[in-house]
Amino acid sequence: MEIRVAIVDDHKMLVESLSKLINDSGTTRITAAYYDLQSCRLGLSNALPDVLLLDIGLPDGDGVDFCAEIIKIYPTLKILILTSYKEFNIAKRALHNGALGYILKNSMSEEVFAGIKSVSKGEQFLCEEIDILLKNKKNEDIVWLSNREKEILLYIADGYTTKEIANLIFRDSETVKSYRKHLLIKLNAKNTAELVKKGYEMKLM
Amino acid sequence: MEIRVAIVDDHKMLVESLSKLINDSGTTRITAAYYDLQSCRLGLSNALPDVLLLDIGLPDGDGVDFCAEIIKIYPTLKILILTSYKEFNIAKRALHNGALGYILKNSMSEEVFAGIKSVSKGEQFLCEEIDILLKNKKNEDIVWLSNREKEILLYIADGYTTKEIANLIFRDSETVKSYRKHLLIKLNAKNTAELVKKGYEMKLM
DNA sequence: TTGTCAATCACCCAAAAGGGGGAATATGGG
DNA sequence: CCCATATTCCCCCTTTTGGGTGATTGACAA
Repeated sequence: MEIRVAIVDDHKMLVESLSKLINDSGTTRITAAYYDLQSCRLGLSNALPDVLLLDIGLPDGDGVDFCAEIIKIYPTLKILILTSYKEFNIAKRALHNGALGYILKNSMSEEVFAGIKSVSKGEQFLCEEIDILLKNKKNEDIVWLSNREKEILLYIADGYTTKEIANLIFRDSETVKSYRKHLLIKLNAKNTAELVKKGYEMKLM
Repeated sequence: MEIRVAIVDDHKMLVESLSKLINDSGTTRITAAYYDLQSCRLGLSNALPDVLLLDIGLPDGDGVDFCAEIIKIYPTLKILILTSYKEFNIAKRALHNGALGYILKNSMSEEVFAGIKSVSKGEQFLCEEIDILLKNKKNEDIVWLSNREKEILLYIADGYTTKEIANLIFRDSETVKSYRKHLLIKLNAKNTAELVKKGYEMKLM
């Protein structure tokens, strides 16, 4: 039986050309294409595919968070991440949030076919690079930030000082100071500069 | 006469599918596909296409710098940037460095066909979003960093302090301090945190 | 109930960054 | 040769950050 696949990616160019490639295969069919998360939410409520090909850096949200959101509503949906993010913390969080597969965009298209087939049967599928990455860092913990921590990290990256952030969130400077310390420890950063870098890399803001 | 196009992009998936799409068009033909800059350098010296479809974030270098490098060797080559970077400073630098067109990956594939046709005739081609961006910020200056400035910015983002950087580059702390001040002014950042953020956004490191 | 953890606030002191000046040398293009 | 710019170094002083070591509340889960 034909596998029904929906794709969410803001790179219309890739969606177009990859859809064509997949549809020509016979065993698999692209039943829907979305360029953002909101239209995907609406689309899924109308027709649920077997597999969701999901990008991470979408214009209106984060694919990693979207995994957790959507798997709660559709627990049988198989999510296959298709992205160019190759950071441990991103891949690990995506899988933890309910994704069943993870493929990098620098893979060949055969990988996508193999991935779709695997996850549709309920089997995990990782492209080689990610598989190696996860094995090498299997003892590394996932970094999770609370909403408050994310909020403060964003303000820091925007150049606000401790005092300014305290005013913005109506809290004491000591509170913000405390958050900064925790952020440095959590992201294993030596100082604010590295904190911002790692925040970017881990896509935590 | 058929337009010969080479493509450089580390997203093999896109290269594969887009090549197929372009080759099916008839008027245009993909004569070569590269996944990194080094193989592109070698390939171009063997056979020069009319148009080079060039990504910016390549594994072994920066497409923006590559423009300047390659246009010196092949002044007649028409470079058409195909990327997802939508920052003013990146697009502006690419065009300044010799690119003749700039298309975002969230454009439809028709845009690529139109772009290839335009630049092959020597006409500039910008996708709508970039065209609007450049018009809105036409009075904004391009930010250029010297090699030393880039080097120091990288060290800053890696969490090194002024003193540590001074030791690493065998210079006085005062020298590094001076560079930090200049970097803050050039990137219009309030402090180090914002400096790192803007460095990332502008892809200056 | 107990324990964990997010979130809040506190004090002390050292280190680093930021902001204002200024200046010398070299280098490369017009 | 001149000018702009990159690169280097100097002094002053204020603000911000970083490191240590706490405490209290409330929520949620085992």
